[in-house]
Amino acid sequence: MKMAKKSSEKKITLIDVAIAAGVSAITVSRVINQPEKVSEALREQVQKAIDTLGYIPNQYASSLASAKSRVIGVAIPSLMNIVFTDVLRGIYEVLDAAGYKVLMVDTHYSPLEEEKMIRTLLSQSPEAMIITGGDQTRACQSILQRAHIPIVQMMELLSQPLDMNVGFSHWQAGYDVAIHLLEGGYTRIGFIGARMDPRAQQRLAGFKQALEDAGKYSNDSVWTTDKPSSIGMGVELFKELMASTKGIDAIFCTNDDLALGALFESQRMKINVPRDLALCGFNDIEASQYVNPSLTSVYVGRYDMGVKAAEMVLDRLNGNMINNIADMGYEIKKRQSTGQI
Amino acid sequence: MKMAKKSSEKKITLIDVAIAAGVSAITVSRVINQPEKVSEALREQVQKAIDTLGYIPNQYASSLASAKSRVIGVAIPSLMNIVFTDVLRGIYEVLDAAGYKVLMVDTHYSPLEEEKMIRTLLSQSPEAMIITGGDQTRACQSILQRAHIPIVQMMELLSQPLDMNVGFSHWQAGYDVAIHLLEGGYTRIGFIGARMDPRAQQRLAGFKQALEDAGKYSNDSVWTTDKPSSIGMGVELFKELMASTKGIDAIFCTNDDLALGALFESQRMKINVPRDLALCGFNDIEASQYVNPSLTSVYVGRYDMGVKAAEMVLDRLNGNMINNIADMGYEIKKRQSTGQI
DNA sequence: ATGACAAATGATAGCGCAATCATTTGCCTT
DNA sequence: AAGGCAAATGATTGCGCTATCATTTGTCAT
Repeated sequence: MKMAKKSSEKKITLIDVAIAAGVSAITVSRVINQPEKVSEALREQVQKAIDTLGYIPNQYASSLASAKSRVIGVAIPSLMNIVFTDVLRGIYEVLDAAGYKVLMVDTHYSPLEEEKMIRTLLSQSPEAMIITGGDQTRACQSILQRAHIPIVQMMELLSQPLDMNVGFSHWQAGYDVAIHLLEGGYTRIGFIGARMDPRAQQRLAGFKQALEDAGKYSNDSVWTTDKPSSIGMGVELFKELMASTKGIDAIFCTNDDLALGALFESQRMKINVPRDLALCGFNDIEASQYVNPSLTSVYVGRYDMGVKAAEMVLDRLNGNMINNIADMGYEIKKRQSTGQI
Repeated sequence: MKMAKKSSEKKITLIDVAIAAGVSAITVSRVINQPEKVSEALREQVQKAIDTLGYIPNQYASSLASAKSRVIGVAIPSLMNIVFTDVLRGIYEVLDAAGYKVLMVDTHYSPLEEEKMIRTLLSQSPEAMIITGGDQTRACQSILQRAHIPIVQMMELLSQPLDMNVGFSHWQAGYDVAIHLLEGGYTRIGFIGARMDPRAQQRLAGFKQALEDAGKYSNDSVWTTDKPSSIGMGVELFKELMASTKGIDAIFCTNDDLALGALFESQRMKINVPRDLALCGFNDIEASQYVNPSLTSVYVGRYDMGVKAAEMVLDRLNGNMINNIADMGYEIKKRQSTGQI
């Protein structure tokens, strides 16, 4: 690392500033971190040196010396899914405002990849972690607990959270959707799902239970794939389901992308929604409210969930007493696609 | 920081591992960073100690000592806009695969906030930076250049990039859209735009130029707002434009959200698209292709742009010679909403 | 078996900063 | 004016790791 660099290339350190300002290094440090502890005259003098030299503190040295990183690690399954980017936004806004940096990783829906990524995150000495769901590997849960930092598991309610938990019951939401459709008089109710992550599977399980309770469940009306969800995939799954199973009069789609695909394709196939077919999505993305016919969906406070997760983290870091569990709930937005209004 | 912690709480360091494995600290370091330099026997012995102790390296100490951070800073204007999350995904995938961490900040479309955030990023000693557009403050450009790291400005083509640049000409895209509409025989062509960032303004400028060249520009057919773009905002702007200006027979929307809002609202108003009104969006999100009628839009390789930006960074870091400028182009996807097919 | 060289391992120092404790300065009281 | 105390400033040390150079061990040709 010993290179004779041009002076313009040499990194400016605290010491350089201290010399330029004619003070000790620690005083410069104080101007940056605890300005109230430095007299105004000196503070200005030092600040001027900082500005003229273009000094930027080295966060690594600072974190190493202070054992504080101001970093929060966030692990989400995918950046492709608006659900998680909305949650991420909520997390980011709160933590950014509180002066924390967010280090985000994408686990690609894989617990093994998640473990690897969480190791990477932990090597950044985060002061807390926000992760998705509860299907971490044993090893991953173990290293998380040994980190002795606040941990929030979000997106779903867990029976045994590692620490804190914010989410809602996907099972119950699936159950309630089935009830809504049954109450609408629909009897041959299908299901299409893509990227069946643990939460989508719980929605399916709740949905199935409700139909079984009503004696209306049929195995051949459930079409799922592990491939990513998209509008195009909704078109595909919809066509497959309709071609293979006759008499379907309602479909619960694991999310709004699929539902929009199904809706657009049914329009092309001249199937009238909701007269001939009811459609219900999940997540309530903005388009669902505006599309014609408007699409029944399950509203989930994604942004709010991110905010809540971040707030729980901050409360814990600030030593406030809080509930470790937050049920964010959900709401079925009943719209035209299931015969409302 | 001197606390008598339970042994389970004490942080495991390299030294602990070295003692447990009966080797020197530097050997443990090598097992982690340059395993090929350690004999297989020792390597296994050390690895076992690492695993049983659950050792996680302290990245701050490592970065401080080695002056390497493996961090790339990314600054985007908003996490709410799918355009940027798609780009971010492209960046993330490439850099993650190459073993880099991505530190992302959201500048909220504000150069002042951007400057603050970029300072934060730089304090993490990133090995390179990927930022959006070219409207940084002077101070921000100055500290970026003094950082002496590779910098990519993305999303648009700049006349004077700080370093590397990947994007496309928004002006030309706007111009081409206007030409497409003119060629379709539309004569009273309106424009609605939300969140008029520098790129949207360039699209408007190009659009305006084409209409002026054709003698068809009219000031009162342009409706914009600084508020964020959304489908709902598309509905609003569309209603305002249609109510205030009679005879509009085509509308260019700065993005697909607005265009979808306009489309959905025109359906509700029984305005036939494209017979009575042509609509053209921008960005070509997935819904545009599937909605009925399908929506003409301008395809932009968002993910690819992120990939390209990341690749340029990696090439530079690896010392490869590359072009500093990459024009990603765009493509007008002509669909039903402008009378195609 | 010996020397020459490469491979493997270790000892030392320092990265840039903040915690800690020591010292100085300023200000007020009497 | 002297003493006392708080505020302001400084000197020292170490955070956990890796660069660098030194030393040891292993390998091969002769």
